[in-house]
Amino acid sequence: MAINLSASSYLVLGLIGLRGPSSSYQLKRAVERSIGYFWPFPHSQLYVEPKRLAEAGLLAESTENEGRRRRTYSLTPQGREALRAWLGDPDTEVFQVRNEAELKLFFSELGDEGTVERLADAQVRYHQGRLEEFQKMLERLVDVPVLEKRVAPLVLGVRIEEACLSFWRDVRETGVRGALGRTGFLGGDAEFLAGNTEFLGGNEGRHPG
Amino acid sequence: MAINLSASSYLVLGLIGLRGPSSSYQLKRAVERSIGYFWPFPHSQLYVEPKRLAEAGLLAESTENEGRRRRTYSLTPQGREALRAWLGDPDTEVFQVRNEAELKLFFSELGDEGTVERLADAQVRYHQGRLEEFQKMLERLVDVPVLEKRVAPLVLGVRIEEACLSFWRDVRETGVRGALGRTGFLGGDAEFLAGNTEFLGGNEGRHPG
DNA sequence: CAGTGATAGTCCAGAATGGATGGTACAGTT
DNA sequence: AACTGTACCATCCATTCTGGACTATCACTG
Repeated sequence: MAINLSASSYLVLGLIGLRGPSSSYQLKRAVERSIGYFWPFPHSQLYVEPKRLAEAGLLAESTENEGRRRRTYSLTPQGREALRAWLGDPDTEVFQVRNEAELKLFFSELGDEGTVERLADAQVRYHQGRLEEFQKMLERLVDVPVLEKRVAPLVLGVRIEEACLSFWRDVRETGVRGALGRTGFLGGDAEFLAGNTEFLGGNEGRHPG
Repeated sequence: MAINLSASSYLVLGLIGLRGPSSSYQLKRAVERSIGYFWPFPHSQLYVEPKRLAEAGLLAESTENEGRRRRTYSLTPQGREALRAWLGDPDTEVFQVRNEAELKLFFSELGDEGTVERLADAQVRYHQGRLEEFQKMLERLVDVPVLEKRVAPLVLGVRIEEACLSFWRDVRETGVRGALGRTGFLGGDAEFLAGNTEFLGGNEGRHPG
């Protein structure tokens, strides 16, 4: 009965809470146009997860008995309670940034000449595009007071995109070292490594064997 | 033979490229202390993935024939080439931010009184902690020129953490509306919604059925 | 030599991922 | 009325990923 509730679970519960009774397809659409910009949930998940939640008693399922026979899910009292409990807990899972560009930059010394430059260039364009997109959405939504909370991810999104954009601009113009400088690190005394080489893929302090 | 290479694959190839021949355990350690702060790769993956890559000919495997019988992996020419090709391509997968706090904020109107306040408070503390941690690491590493590239994720990390921290501070002090204002959106003409309600969990334009 | 903690690796159930596939409903033609 | 394009709606599947539980080795200490 007591199943594990993941982020997908709460996404489904929460969206149904906001939207009222919804089909998986509607959830899929809602996700595509909101949280999916930052945290992509594949649509197949939005078909599987409500089923799980219904089995666990957190959602009620009703099927049209004509036409398309759509499945609609709505919150049960237990579902609403689970949602409430989750929202009441201010602790959160670790904040994750999955950024392939970061990986490429990290490993860039293993690539050809110009790897960093081309990467930075592409990233500037990429984040510029996202930033504009988010800003346009925000402009359209900013004046509807009732939507205040729901616009929040976009606001954070804009700020994060601004941070990325400025980072990659710095990298493009002055390399990682330049970006470092503009982050407020200009180099103090050249204290050497202090046993933290592992961060960089170097050798451990202790010898293996 | 031609297997799909995921982010995990390139992580493994890249780390072995930087470190030289490595065991899964060493990779695990390296990840924990670097990229794992932003993008957690569970250690079991770092045992499975090298095996796959070895089968595909991108890594060579050698096992100690005494004592612990550690498995060490090293890049084959094909592995190095795959890495080079990946680094040479400036395109990247979508930039993802998986942030449970954002979900909670999005759904906060379904929670009890004070949900946003408690959440913002906890988030400020959380991001403050991370920021300090990253800054300390940077301070220790900033003066080792050879590590320039490898320190890059930390630099981006600091900037993103700064963005999050300022966002959550604004939310704590003045609510989402305040954060909005400080993001440069102060409200123009109250153009109403323009059919974009779906972003917010509202109804679609077209009617179901 | 028992105890402790770092090192090293395996295994597994369950969840997530990302397509591929295959329908239905309807609007606008022609 | 047939045709066509496009949303709409849903299921399935092969891989991967995830998070732990579990086992065992080794180095050091008292």
